Amino acid sequence: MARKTGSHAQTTGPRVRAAAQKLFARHGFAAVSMRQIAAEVGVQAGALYLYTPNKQTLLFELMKTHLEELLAAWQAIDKGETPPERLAAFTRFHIRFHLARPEAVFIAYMELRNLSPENFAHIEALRRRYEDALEEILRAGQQEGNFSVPDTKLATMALIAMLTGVNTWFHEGGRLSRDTVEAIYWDMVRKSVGA
Amino acid sequence: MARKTGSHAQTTGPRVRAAAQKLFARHGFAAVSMRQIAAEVGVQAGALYLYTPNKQTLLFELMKTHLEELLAAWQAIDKGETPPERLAAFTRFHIRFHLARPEAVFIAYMELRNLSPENFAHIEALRRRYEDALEEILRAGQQEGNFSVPDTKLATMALIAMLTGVNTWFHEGGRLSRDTVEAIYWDMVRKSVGA
DNA sequence: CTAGGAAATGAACGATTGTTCAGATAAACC
DNA sequence: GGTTTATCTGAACAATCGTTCATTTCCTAG
Repeated sequence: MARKTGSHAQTTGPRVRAAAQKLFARHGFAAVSMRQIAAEVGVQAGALYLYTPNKQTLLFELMKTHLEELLAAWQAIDKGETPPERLAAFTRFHIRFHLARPEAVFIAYMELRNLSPENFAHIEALRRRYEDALEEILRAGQQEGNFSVPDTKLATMALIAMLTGVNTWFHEGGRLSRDTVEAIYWDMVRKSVGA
Repeated sequence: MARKTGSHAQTTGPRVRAAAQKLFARHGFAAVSMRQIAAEVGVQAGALYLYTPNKQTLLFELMKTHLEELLAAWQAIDKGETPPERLAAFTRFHIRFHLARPEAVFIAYMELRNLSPENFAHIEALRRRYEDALEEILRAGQQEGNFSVPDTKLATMALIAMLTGVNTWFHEGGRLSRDTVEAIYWDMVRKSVGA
């Protein structure tokens, strides 16, 4: 059974995932040992294997959870009607969601090559579903005459790269507020697709 | 002295760097051992230390060379006169240069956290000089009324992220030619800054 | 042909890796 | 109170890590 816990304590399972996420994001999957994760949790290395069958699965579960939460959050959002409204919603949602989870985002982009082939295929399929959500907006806007986008797939990749890039430089409390950043990015996105 | 070589052979030094670049890009710095690099070169691990003092320096030299070549290539280019011309030149240059060196680009973006603090500072300074080249163009265009860019630093980061993203999806011989890709990206860049 | 010297080997080093497991610990249930 | 059961320790495992160095190999210069 789980150890009796006070109101602030977590059970060990979530604490293992949190420690792994922190350390993988900071130093990289291959550079972090199971003993370092265990030390972060406050436990011996052997205890980790009560919560994950191996190190690889620990990485995979972090990525899978992140992308499933991303897709679920996007599906839950109020998206608006017209393609320009939907593109604005996507832009602001993407920035907000990614800025709130810098560690998970970092891992999901940087550690793909450390996944086994089957795990990689699973993660790539999830990411593809998210890209398709944006591409569908661009295609609709192109057909309805809102946008001028010669190649929707290229534009999808270009916009996602631009938006995800916020994570590399933005820091809360800096020169620009998050709302300002969202507004300026939306302005660039809007203009770049000719809306 | 260097071993006698046929016309196709390289001396071992460049072969070590090439092998390290290939393997670091494919599997990540921390996941590649000196013995794997040596095997790729066709040599025993101890021989690598005739060409690099340690593994960390091998990574640093790869990144440093890449960024110095990037800066030198940009300075050598014909840049045009007006800010829009210079921005077009930057866009096409960036895409072309980065698509030609996918491994070096990948390493320069993914392995920053594996650099020692001093090496990290050196690499970041080089990268900063490149970003400044773009920001200077945006600032000039803003002042001369060519562009509409509320924050040049934000726009710099957004555009570089967008352009570097080409490397994640573009493959020679695919649906779109490199020239077509350059043209579409330039169109998006131009519109996004209001030119 | 010999001497010199660079290039490479191959073994060795201490440390660390992911993972396993018998045994200790302690909370929960009857 | 005694038993069960989930949790964790701590030692052990074979393998691999970055790096060093005495020795060997082999090209080149004289």
